[in-house]
Amino acid sequence: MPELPEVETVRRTLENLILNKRVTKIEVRYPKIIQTDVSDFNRILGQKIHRIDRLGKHLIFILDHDVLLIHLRMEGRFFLRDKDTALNKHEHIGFQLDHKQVLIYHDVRKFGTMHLYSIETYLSESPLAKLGAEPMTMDVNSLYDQVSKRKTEIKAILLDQTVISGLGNIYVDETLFRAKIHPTRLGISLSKLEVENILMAAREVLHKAVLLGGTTIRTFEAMDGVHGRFQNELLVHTKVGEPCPVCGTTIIKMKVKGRGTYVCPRCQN
DNA sequence: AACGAAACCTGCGCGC
DNA sequence: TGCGCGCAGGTTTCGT
Repeated sequence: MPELPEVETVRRTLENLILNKRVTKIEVRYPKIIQTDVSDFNRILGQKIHRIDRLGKHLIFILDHDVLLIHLRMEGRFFLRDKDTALNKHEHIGFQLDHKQVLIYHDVRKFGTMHLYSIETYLSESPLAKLGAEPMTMDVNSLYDQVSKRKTEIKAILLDQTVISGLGNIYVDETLFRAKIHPTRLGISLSKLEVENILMAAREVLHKAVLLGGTTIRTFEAMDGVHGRFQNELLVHTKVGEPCPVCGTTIIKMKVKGRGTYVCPRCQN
């Protein structure tokens, strides 16, 4: 599902629901989600959830001594239910909280991941160690330095989480449309001003999307019943065959590095 | 070093 | 109705 705005929506929702609760039981039905030894994973038992952070698309549960890192990938979702309700199909992990409720991890495609690290080391371990800055804190010069030395298409560069974190397929399309840059332009071909326009557009898009609770496309909900409203603000993504909101030219869909990509062939060049 | 394709999974919609 | 194919908001791994 999720790019930065959707993960932020999940984070805020969870923050209101499970903060300061203690994990009293864990049920793991599909262990491959867990990248840590399952025996180590049981260290979570008895620990309290003190804080829920987010970096890029990663959810970060701060516990007493450890940190649980969760990546929802394409379709990971959470549900909160009363305990003693059995896990259904596609529900792979259950965290019982305070002997009362269960936080359920639901993931049809089973792509999601969880890592457990000590609170001292998690920032320098695998998923977070190489993560790039988010658009809101990214420095223009730093982004230009990285982009201008790459001979790959700009869309692929913006999807590279080690360069800049939080953007995915939807928001990259929306960002490049607003910056009037074609997704197949090579990084090395972009001027400083163009990179600056891209960064400003990314900030604007993400800011607005966070305010609206993210984008709901297909089946994604932040949590059970929590829908985003940014899909009403999409200008190009999913708009194939429709007129460009700026110039009226028909929006086309193409493949860029294997990803479905929506572009106005007139505005973006 | 850097890039692209394949792999990880399942379900859905489409054309035949 | 059934089958096969392509597609899906992400990332890692493998081969070139």
